Amino acid sequence: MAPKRYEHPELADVPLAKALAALSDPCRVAIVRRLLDAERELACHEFELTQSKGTVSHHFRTLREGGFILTKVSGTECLNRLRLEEFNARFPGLLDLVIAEK
Amino acid sequence: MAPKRYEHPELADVPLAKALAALSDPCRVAIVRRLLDAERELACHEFELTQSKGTVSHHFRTLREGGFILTKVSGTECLNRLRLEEFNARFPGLLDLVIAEK
DNA sequence: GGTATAGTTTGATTAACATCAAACTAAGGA
DNA sequence: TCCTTAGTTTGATGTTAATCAAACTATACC
Repeated sequence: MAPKRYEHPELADVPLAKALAALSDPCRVAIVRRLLDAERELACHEFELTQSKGTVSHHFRTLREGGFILTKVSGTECLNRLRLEEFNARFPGLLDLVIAEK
Repeated sequence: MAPKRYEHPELADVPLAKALAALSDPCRVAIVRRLLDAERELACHEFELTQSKGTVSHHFRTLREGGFILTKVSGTECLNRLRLEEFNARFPGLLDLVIAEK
Protein backbone atom coordinates (compact mmCIF):
# COMPACT_ATOMS: atom_id res chain seq x y z
CA MET A 1 0.00 0.00 0.00
CA ALA A 2 1.08 3.57 -0.62
CA PRO A 3 3.20 4.95 2.20
CA LYS A 4 1.77 7.62 4.46
CA ARG A 5 2.24 11.16 3.17
CA TYR A 6 2.38 14.15 5.45
CA GLU A 7 1.01 17.51 4.38
CA HIS A 8 3.26 20.49 5.03
CA PRO A 9 1.86 23.96 4.38
CA GLU A 10 3.73 26.68 2.54
CA LEU A 11 4.99 28.94 5.31
CA ALA A 12 3.75 32.00 3.46
CA ASP A 13 0.24 30.57 3.81
CA VAL A 14 0.47 30.05 7.57
CA PRO A 15 -1.17 32.96 9.37
CA LEU A 16 0.54 34.28 12.49
CA ALA A 17 -2.50 33.39 14.57
CA LYS A 18 -2.18 29.75 13.54
CA ALA A 19 1.49 29.55 14.47
CA LEU A 20 0.83 31.22 17.80
CA ALA A 21 -2.12 28.95 18.50
CA ALA A 22 0.18 25.97 17.94
CA LEU A 23 2.46 27.31 20.68
CA SER A 24 -0.37 28.09 23.07
CA ASP A 25 -0.14 24.59 24.56
CA PRO A 26 2.76 23.98 26.97
CA CYS A 27 3.17 20.45 25.69
CA ARG A 28 3.84 21.69 22.18
CA VAL A 29 6.23 24.35 23.41
CA ALA A 30 8.14 21.52 25.09
CA ILE A 31 8.27 19.56 21.83
CA VAL A 32 9.66 22.52 19.91
CA ARG A 33 12.18 23.20 22.65
CA ARG A 34 13.33 19.64 22.56
CA LEU A 35 13.84 19.80 18.81
CA LEU A 36 15.78 23.03 19.16
CA ASP A 37 18.06 21.42 21.75
CA ALA A 38 18.49 18.14 19.95
CA GLU A 39 19.52 19.64 16.62
CA ARG A 40 18.63 16.38 14.96
CA GLU A 41 15.55 14.53 13.82
CA LEU A 42 13.51 12.92 16.55
CA ALA A 43 10.77 10.32 16.36
CA CYS A 44 7.54 11.06 18.22
CA HIS A 45 8.16 8.33 20.77
CA GLU A 46 11.53 9.82 21.75
CA PHE A 47 9.79 12.68 23.53
CA GLU A 48 8.50 10.47 26.34
CA LEU A 49 5.26 12.39 26.60
CA THR A 50 2.75 11.35 29.23
CA GLN A 51 -0.33 11.57 27.05
CA SER A 52 -1.82 8.79 24.98
CA LYS A 53 -0.54 8.00 21.48
CA GLY A 54 -3.58 9.62 19.92
CA THR A 55 -3.07 12.88 21.80
CA VAL A 56 0.63 12.98 20.97
CA SER A 57 -0.19 12.43 17.31
CA HIS A 58 -2.61 15.36 17.51
CA HIS A 59 0.08 17.66 18.94
CA PHE A 60 2.55 16.80 16.21
CA ARG A 61 -0.08 17.40 13.58
CA THR A 62 -0.83 20.82 15.09
CA LEU A 63 2.85 21.75 14.95
CA ARG A 64 3.03 20.51 11.36
CA GLU A 65 0.04 22.65 10.37
CA GLY A 66 1.52 25.59 12.24
CA GLY A 67 4.58 25.34 10.00
CA PHE A 68 7.02 24.36 12.73
CA ILE A 69 8.07 20.88 11.70
CA LEU A 70 8.61 18.54 8.81
CA THR A 71 7.71 14.91 9.32
CA LYS A 72 8.84 11.97 7.23
CA VAL A 73 8.29 8.26 7.50
CA SER A 74 11.31 6.11 8.30
CA GLY A 75 10.57 2.46 8.83
CA THR A 76 8.01 2.07 11.59
CA GLU A 77 8.66 5.47 13.05
CA CYS A 78 8.32 9.00 11.74
CA LEU A 79 11.06 11.54 12.07
CA ASN A 80 10.44 15.18 12.90
CA ARG A 81 12.66 18.17 12.37
CA LEU A 82 12.23 21.90 12.60
CA ARG A 83 11.84 24.03 9.48
CA LEU A 84 14.42 26.22 11.10
CA GLU A 85 15.60 28.69 8.46
CA GLU A 86 12.28 28.88 6.69
CA PHE A 87 10.40 29.47 9.90
CA ASN A 88 12.80 32.13 11.11
CA ALA A 89 12.35 33.94 7.82
CA ARG A 90 8.56 33.83 8.06
CA PHE A 91 8.24 34.59 11.80
CA PRO A 92 11.50 36.20 12.91
CA GLY A 93 12.16 35.85 16.61
CA LEU A 94 9.39 33.40 17.41
CA LEU A 95 11.61 30.36 17.83
CA ASP A 96 14.03 32.49 19.81
CA LEU A 97 11.24 33.03 22.32
CA VAL A 98 10.94 29.29 22.73
CA ILE A 99 14.70 28.99 23.20
CA ALA A 100 14.65 31.73 25.82
CA GLU A 101 11.73 30.21 27.70
CA LYS A 102 13.16 28.75 30.92
CA MET B 1 -15.96 52.23 48.91
CA ALA B 2 -12.47 51.18 47.92
CA PRO B 3 -11.73 51.85 44.25
CA LYS B 4 -11.34 48.92 41.89
CA ARG B 5 -7.84 47.47 41.77
CA TYR B 6 -6.51 45.65 38.77
CA GLU B 7 -4.07 42.79 39.16
CA HIS B 8 -1.05 42.87 36.86
CA PRO B 9 1.28 39.89 36.86
CA GLU B 10 5.03 40.14 37.04
CA LEU B 11 6.12 39.59 33.45
CA ALA B 12 8.75 37.13 34.60
CA ASP B 13 5.90 34.96 35.90
CA VAL B 14 3.97 34.93 32.63
CA PRO B 15 4.70 31.74 30.69
CA LEU B 16 5.19 32.04 26.94
CA ALA B 17 2.22 29.76 26.30
CA LYS B 18 -0.03 32.08 28.31
CA ALA B 19 1.02 35.17 26.41
CA LEU B 20 0.53 33.39 23.10
CA ALA B 21 -2.86 32.04 24.17
CA ALA B 22 -3.90 35.65 24.82
CA LEU B 23 -3.08 36.38 21.18
CA SER B 24 -5.01 33.38 19.90
CA ASP B 25 -8.23 35.40 19.57
CA PRO B 26 -8.47 37.80 16.60
CA CYS B 27 -10.37 40.31 18.70
CA ARG B 28 -7.50 40.55 21.17
CA VAL B 29 -4.93 40.82 18.40
CA ALA B 30 -6.96 43.75 17.09
CA ILE B 31 -6.91 45.38 20.52
CA VAL B 32 -3.13 45.04 20.77
CA ARG B 33 -2.66 46.35 17.25
CA ARG B 34 -4.86 49.32 18.01
CA LEU B 35 -2.83 50.13 21.12
CA LEU B 36 0.38 49.84 19.13
CA ASP B 37 -0.95 52.28 16.56
CA ALA B 38 -2.50 54.70 19.03
CA GLU B 39 0.59 55.14 21.17
CA ARG B 40 -1.61 56.48 23.97
CA GLU B 41 -3.95 55.16 26.61
CA LEU B 42 -7.34 54.03 25.39
CA ALA B 43 -10.50 53.28 27.34
CA CYS B 44 -12.23 49.97 26.59
CA HIS B 45 -15.19 51.69 24.96
CA GLU B 46 -12.94 53.50 22.49
CA PHE B 47 -12.31 50.25 20.63
CA GLU B 48 -15.86 50.09 19.28
CA LEU B 49 -15.98 46.33 19.58
CA THR B 50 -19.09 44.51 18.46
CA GLN B 51 -19.35 42.12 21.39
CA SER B 52 -21.24 42.70 24.60
CA LYS B 53 -19.71 44.63 27.49
CA GLY B 54 -19.13 41.44 29.43
CA THR B 55 -17.24 39.82 26.58
CA VAL B 56 -15.12 42.90 26.00
CA SER B 57 -14.27 43.00 29.68
CA HIS B 58 -13.18 39.36 29.45
CA HIS B 59 -10.84 40.10 26.54
CA PHE B 60 -9.15 42.96 28.37
CA ARG B 61 -8.72 40.79 31.42
CA THR B 62 -7.10 38.09 29.29
CA LEU B 63 -4.64 40.60 27.84
CA ARG B 64 -3.93 41.90 31.35
CA GLU B 65 -3.18 38.38 32.59
CA GLY B 66 -1.08 37.71 29.52
CA GLY B 67 1.12 40.65 30.51
CA PHE B 68 0.25 42.83 27.53
CA ILE B 69 -1.50 45.77 29.14
CA LEU B 70 -1.78 47.90 32.25
CA THR B 71 -5.23 49.11 33.24
CA LYS B 72 -6.04 51.93 35.59
CA VAL B 73 -9.29 53.50 36.69
CA SER B 74 -9.96 57.08 35.60
CA GLY B 75 -13.36 58.40 36.55
CA THR B 76 -16.03 56.15 35.11
CA GLU B 77 -13.74 54.63 32.53
CA CYS B 78 -10.57 52.60 32.70
CA LEU B 79 -7.52 53.37 30.65
CA ASN B 80 -5.37 50.74 29.02
CA ARG B 81 -1.85 50.96 27.77
CA LEU B 82 0.74 48.49 26.56
CA ARG B 83 3.56 47.43 28.85
CA LEU B 84 5.73 48.11 25.84
CA GLU B 85 9.31 48.15 27.10
CA GLU B 86 8.73 45.55 29.76
CA PHE B 87 6.97 43.24 27.37
CA ASN B 88 9.63 43.60 24.70
CA ALA B 89 12.23 42.73 27.30
CA ARG B 90 10.33 39.62 28.41
CA PHE B 91 9.24 38.44 24.94
CA PRO B 92 11.55 40.12 22.43
CA GLY B 93 10.09 40.28 18.95
CA LEU B 94 6.59 39.11 19.80
CA LEU B 95 4.91 42.48 19.40
CA ASP B 96 6.95 43.03 16.25
CA LEU B 97 5.34 39.92 14.77
CA VAL B 98 1.93 41.39 15.48
CA ILE B 99 2.97 44.64 13.81
CA ALA B 100 4.40 42.81 10.79
CA GLU B 101 1.34 40.60 10.21
CA LYS B 102 -0.73 42.08 7.40
C1' DG C 1 2.09 -15.74 8.00
C1' DG C 2 2.34 -14.07 12.66
C1' DT C 3 3.92 -10.75 16.00
C1' DA C 4 5.73 -6.43 17.53
C1' DT C 5 6.43 -1.42 17.10
C1' DA C 6 5.10 3.29 15.76
C1' DG C 7 1.68 6.32 14.47
C1' DT C 8 -3.04 7.69 12.76
C1' DT C 9 -7.91 8.05 12.92
C1' DT C 10 -12.38 7.83 14.97
C1' DG C 11 -15.85 8.37 18.51
C1' DA C 12 -16.83 9.85 22.94
C1' DT C 13 -15.89 12.55 27.09
C1' DT C 14 -14.21 16.40 29.39
C1' DA C 15 -12.21 20.86 30.01
C1' DA C 16 -11.59 25.64 28.22
C1' DC C 17 -13.15 29.36 26.10
C1' DA C 18 -16.32 32.93 23.73
C1' DT C 19 -20.45 34.74 24.14
C1' DC C 20 -24.69 37.07 25.99
C1' DA C 21 -28.10 38.93 29.23
C1' DA C 22 -28.79 40.59 33.52
C1' DA C 23 -27.50 42.09 37.98
C1' DC C 24 -24.00 44.68 40.15
C1' DT C 25 -20.21 48.47 41.41
C1' DA C 26 -18.21 52.90 41.15
C1' DA C 27 -17.81 57.54 39.61
C1' DG C 28 -19.77 61.87 37.53
C1' DG C 29 -23.23 65.18 36.74
C1' DA C 30 -28.07 67.04 36.93
C1' DT D 1 -30.80 61.93 45.42
C1' DC D 2 -31.54 60.27 40.95
C1' DC D 3 -29.81 59.18 36.54
C1' DT D 4 -26.16 58.10 33.33
C1' DT D 5 -21.87 56.06 31.86
C1' DA D 6 -18.27 52.53 32.07
C1' DG D 7 -16.94 48.45 33.27
C1' DT D 8 -17.19 43.88 36.22
C1' DT D 9 -19.20 39.66 37.67
C1' DT D 10 -22.28 35.82 37.43
C1' DG D 11 -24.92 32.22 35.36
C1' DA D 12 -26.08 29.98 31.29
C1' DT D 13 -25.24 28.30 26.52
C1' DG D 14 -22.66 26.98 22.42
C1' DT D 15 -18.25 26.03 20.40
C1' DT D 16 -13.67 24.55 20.18
C1' DA D 17 -9.79 22.01 21.88
C1' DA D 18 -7.49 18.28 24.75
C1' DT D 19 -7.89 13.87 26.03
C1' DC D 20 -8.44 8.72 26.01
C1' DA D 21 -9.50 4.05 24.40
C1' DA D 22 -9.95 1.28 20.66
C1' DA D 23 -9.68 0.10 15.97
C1' DC D 24 -6.79 0.69 12.14
C1' DT D 25 -2.37 1.24 8.82
C1' DA D 26 2.23 0.48 7.72
C1' DT D 27 6.75 -1.34 8.42
C1' DA D 28 10.18 -4.58 10.40
C1' DC D 29 11.56 -8.91 12.00
C1' DC D 30 10.97 -13.78 13.14
